[in-house]
Amino acid sequence: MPELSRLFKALSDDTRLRMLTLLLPGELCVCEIMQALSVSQSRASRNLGILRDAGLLKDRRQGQWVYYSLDGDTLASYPRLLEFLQRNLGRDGATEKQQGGKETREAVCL
Amino acid sequence: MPELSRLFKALSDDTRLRMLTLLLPGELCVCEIMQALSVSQSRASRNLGILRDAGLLKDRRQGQWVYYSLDGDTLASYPRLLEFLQRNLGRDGATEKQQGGKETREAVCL
DNA sequence: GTAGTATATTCGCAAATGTGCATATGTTCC
DNA sequence: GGAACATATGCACATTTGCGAATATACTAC
Repeated sequence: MPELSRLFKALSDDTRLRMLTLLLPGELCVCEIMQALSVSQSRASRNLGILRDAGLLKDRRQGQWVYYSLDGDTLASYPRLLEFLQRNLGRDGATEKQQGGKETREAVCL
Repeated sequence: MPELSRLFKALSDDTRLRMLTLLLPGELCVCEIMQALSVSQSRASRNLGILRDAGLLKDRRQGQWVYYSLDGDTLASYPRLLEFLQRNLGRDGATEKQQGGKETREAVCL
């Protein structure tokens, strides 16, 4: 259970939720996330690290860039979590749209 | 989205997760929860209040007791949340069992 | 090697969080 | 009016959190 509370703690911050929203469709590098969310570099890096340590994201270095994406392994081990996030992220942020006729599920590569 | 991060913040504490686990099958009064979790009275009351303010629980006074139970209205408005909690709460707590052949979903009255 | 870019980490620091203790409020029974 | 019990809340305090600024590390290109 401490594991689960750590997961929720990672999700309990608005910046990090916006990051997840941004990453639902696919991977992005840190600088893209910084720009999209208008947050400082250290803030972006730190919060992405927290999401990674909680198992929600994985990172991949390519050249000088580090790309973050959803960690399918962890998400697969928490039934319903991904679906919950897809349905509830970016609802009242005004930053997002979300509305596709049916499902957004296919957009994420697990 | 601030609403959603508040929800997760309420879920980001071990005591509160154990309370939710305890309340999945049905309502309990504060004193029962205190005993079951071996926590102080103020700690129980405060954390139950946090779960209530986040919309996860509702309370009902009956005589000198206050009974807390899952708030079906809120849970209904967050698709997949209840199912996620039912499947993941009380896994590594050693305090819990969980294992029913199929589903536990019917146990909760929404 | 140096310079430039991308990312991570260290260092304060202010704010939020979780807790126990004591106290207040609410209810029941006499 | 009590006294007794159940619950909520105010207060103080230690811990944790999130942040920016500065610095460190990693990679690329020269």
